[in-house]
Amino acid sequence: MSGRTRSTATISRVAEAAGVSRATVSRVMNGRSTVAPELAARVLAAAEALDYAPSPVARSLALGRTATIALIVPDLSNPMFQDVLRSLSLAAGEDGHRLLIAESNEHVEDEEILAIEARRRCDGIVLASPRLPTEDLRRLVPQLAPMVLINRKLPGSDVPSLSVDHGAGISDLVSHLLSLGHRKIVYLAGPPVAMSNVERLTALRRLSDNGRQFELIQLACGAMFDNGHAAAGEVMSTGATAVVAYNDMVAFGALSGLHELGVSVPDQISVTGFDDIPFARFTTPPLTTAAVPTGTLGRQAWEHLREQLQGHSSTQETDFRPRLLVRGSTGRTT
Amino acid sequence: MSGRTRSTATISRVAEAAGVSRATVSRVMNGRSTVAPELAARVLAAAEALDYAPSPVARSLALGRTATIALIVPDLSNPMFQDVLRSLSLAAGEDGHRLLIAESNEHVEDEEILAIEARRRCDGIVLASPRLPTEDLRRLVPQLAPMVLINRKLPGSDVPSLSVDHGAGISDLVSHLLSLGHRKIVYLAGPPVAMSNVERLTALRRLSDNGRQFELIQLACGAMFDNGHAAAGEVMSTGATAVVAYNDMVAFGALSGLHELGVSVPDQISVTGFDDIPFARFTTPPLTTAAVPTGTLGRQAWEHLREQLQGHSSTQETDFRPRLLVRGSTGRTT
DNA sequence: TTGAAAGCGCTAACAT
DNA sequence: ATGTTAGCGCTTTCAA
Repeated sequence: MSGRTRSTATISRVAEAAGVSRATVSRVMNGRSTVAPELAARVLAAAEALDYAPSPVARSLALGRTATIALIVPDLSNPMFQDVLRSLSLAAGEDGHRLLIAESNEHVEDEEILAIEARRRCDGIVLASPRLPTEDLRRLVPQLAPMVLINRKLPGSDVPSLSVDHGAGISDLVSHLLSLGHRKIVYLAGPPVAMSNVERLTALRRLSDNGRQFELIQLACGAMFDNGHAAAGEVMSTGATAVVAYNDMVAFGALSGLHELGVSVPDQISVTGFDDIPFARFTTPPLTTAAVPTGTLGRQAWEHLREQLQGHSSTQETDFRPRLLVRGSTGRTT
Repeated sequence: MSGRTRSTATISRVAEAAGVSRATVSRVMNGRSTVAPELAARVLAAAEALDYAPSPVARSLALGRTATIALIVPDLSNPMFQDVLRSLSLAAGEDGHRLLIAESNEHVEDEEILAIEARRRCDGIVLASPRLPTEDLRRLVPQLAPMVLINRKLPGSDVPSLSVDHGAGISDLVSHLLSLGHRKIVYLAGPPVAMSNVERLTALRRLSDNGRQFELIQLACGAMFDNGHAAAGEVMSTGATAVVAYNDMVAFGALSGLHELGVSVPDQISVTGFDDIPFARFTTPPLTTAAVPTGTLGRQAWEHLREQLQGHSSTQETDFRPRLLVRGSTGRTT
């Protein structure tokens, strides 16, 4: 109620105060084996009095583990990663592990050092590093393991990876559009180098089946709001009745641009996104999209990592199918 | 080019390989004092060959510092904190420090333990804990310092704090609205317990000056999109020509609700937000708001923390004035 | 300039 | 059941 202790107590002080050995204090603090109740009580009392708590750093050194994991991401401002971060932090936290975050800030060249450095401070890492060349990654595995990959695979390795099934998401979106009668669809393409763009485009091409299922028009666009916004005019000039945007941001931009052109969505044209970022439900009209299960990604990432930390080798490649969310931005073609 | 080293090398191995003492290796690795060039070269070569890098954990124990700081936030899904997180991580990273994140998930009762626990793993913390009672916080300072507070002050303590000048933000918003001719303004209030809401409301009351400057109507609302959305009807029934929303999310909701009612913004009514979260520029119409300088908050938080880590006591209370961002959601009253 | 030795705070055999 | 001892891997006096 009054004592204000400074300069943290050590296990030795507590041992001394309780008149026991440090080993006994350690045992008590860890709820280990059997310590005579009387001694345990003395130790606890001393610890309490001295406001003692074991030093995590010293424990880490002695135990060879830190109860910390790291998340490595290219860009924290990406809503996708924010959600993964959150769920990962929560899941790991429930099992008593802390989360270190390392952002490469899109500097691929630093990513390697960053990952290695981060890994040395903790017990394992979750790596979301879409740009790192596969070969480099493969070479790094021994230094980085235990680890789990997010949004990319490493064939032939025994690193668990959690990915999004872009093709399935696109397929659901397209089925939905087809069921509404759309037969001429424009794809607002993302960055050509982005894996997710390639996979989404590939799926679209396959589904279009050379125009036999629907006519596919590809428009170079980008990944941001402004790209979608700028594309609105071009979209309309194609005469398409529906637009599949690379992601939600682009879809927002398109929605906004179309609105400015006086085009009514979904009456005159339907729009779909991809990701289901937090604001997708709040646009006007609310965005029909394929929801990437970021929460699941984060949680499972921790579970796979935990398996490995416990010595079980948890190799596995998982593809998560996005969930089709039909909202107001899609409607029957007229 | 070939050797694949497992089970990380230690300083002893390197010393042995180089035929020197561990002390010398340590000196070389830290670029310390003067080591004979020849020896240094031998050490470096051995380190390289063994793929050696000093253990951060062991260094932390020996040095008494971890080169890590922690950010403690109630809710990572809050866009405000995301941006602080990002800028803090970047700033600290540039000075070679890592960031540990700890989310209390809005459980105030756990916040205290969480903070203490986090603090023990690192050199200092940035605490964004609006709900923690002042008295508890005051009691915690000795255990948590060095620390810096975000979004709250601790009068009488020597803890630096970085806050938002809500009053100034509201003042700018109101001046803007007054200049557009608005004289009847409704405030869509946030959670009554939220400090930010109290301060914003207080500023509004003061500026209204009992209706002499403008008529102020307060509507209980909330902090979320849906709250704003639900309030649209009531807003219109007040006959006000402008609405000041508690924050951007509420403003979005209001925008959406008004749109559904067929009310045109800003022609029939003006709407302002607060925060300038990333999507504020993307609404239809783009939201006029008071931008909270989250990037600055994060950066300065690190700078204050760094000062303390270097031994300089950096007491200071800073209030950041939000920046008025005039966009499309406000216009002249008709 | 370099090395020997002590210590950071803890845990874990091994004895007793 | 408890204490003794030897580390975990590094840094840093202190001597030489």
